[in-house]
Amino acid sequence: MAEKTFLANKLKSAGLRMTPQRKLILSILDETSDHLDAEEVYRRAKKLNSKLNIATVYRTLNVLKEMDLIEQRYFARDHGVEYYETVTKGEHYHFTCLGCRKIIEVETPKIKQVQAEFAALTGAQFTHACVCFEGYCADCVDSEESFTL
Amino acid sequence: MAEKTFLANKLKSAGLRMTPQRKLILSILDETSDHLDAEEVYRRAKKLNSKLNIATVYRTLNVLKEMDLIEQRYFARDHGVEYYETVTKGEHYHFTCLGCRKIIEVETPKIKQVQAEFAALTGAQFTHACVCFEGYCADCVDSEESFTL
DNA sequence: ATATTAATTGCAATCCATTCGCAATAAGTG
DNA sequence: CACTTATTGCGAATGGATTGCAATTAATAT
Repeated sequence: MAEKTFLANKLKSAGLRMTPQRKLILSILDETSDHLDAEEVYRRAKKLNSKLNIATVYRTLNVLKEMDLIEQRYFARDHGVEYYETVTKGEHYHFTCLGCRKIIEVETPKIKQVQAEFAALTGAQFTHACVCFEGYCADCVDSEESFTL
Repeated sequence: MAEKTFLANKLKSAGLRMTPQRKLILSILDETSDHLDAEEVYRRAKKLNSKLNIATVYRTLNVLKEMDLIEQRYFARDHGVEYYETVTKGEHYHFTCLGCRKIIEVETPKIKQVQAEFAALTGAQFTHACVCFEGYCADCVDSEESFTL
């Protein structure tokens, strides 16, 4: 209920309305540790609201993103699809295994350091960094032999 | 001529053929320091070969990418468009100014360090990193007042 | 040089994630 | 409860990138 009120208040102060769809979609992202794309959010949400439309999912994801409740991410080199996760996690980046498609979270302060150094050097101000790594996880390095070196 | 032979040889050893289109498209990327998307490569190439088709540009960019002659990049948070640059430059990343759309190149060893540390820690093997920064350059920070903090 | 054959091109159609227009619906105010 | 306007559902549209296919052309063998 605290959370519901939080979302409702955030929406209200932006002149937006609380709707079952918005509540549902945020709760799905809040309660998973998976990394979901819009299609998967839609799939999961539709189980609980069969009338839900994919356009609403996209619109809601954009609203939640603008309100800084979720983060949009890209995984892997092919950026054809956007993924979403809640902002409650700390700073982290993603490594996608090309073998098993597993996503491993990478924690490091170095990205922020790069930003700080570059900002100090040039006077620029950072608003966002997109970082994603690609390769083969230990398991797949062991089992697979052929990939680009 | 040395370069032409280099491309021809690379193509040949992959079972591919040297064509005027491929030579043209690589030369455009080789001779510019701009960051071009497929559309812009097409625009520039079409001036020299008016029959050229955009599909050929996309196919050629993919060929050149697979042969590690060019790198595909994304700039800024909105990854709707892919950009290309030759691999002849050293390791660097990109900062996109949301004010003036200028792209500033960022040189730092820290990204490679993150990869090395994570590889040592987990046994994973990296094949690619996608890193792009977004914000406001010094000029735009000075002149603009309103942006997300 | 010429013939051969498989890669490549140009063109149009297609894909697919995401967005948009719009009429119907529903949230929040008074 | 009524009213206003944000929001939804639906289908159509968008736009960058890809693909199928017949015509063309590069590279090889003759």
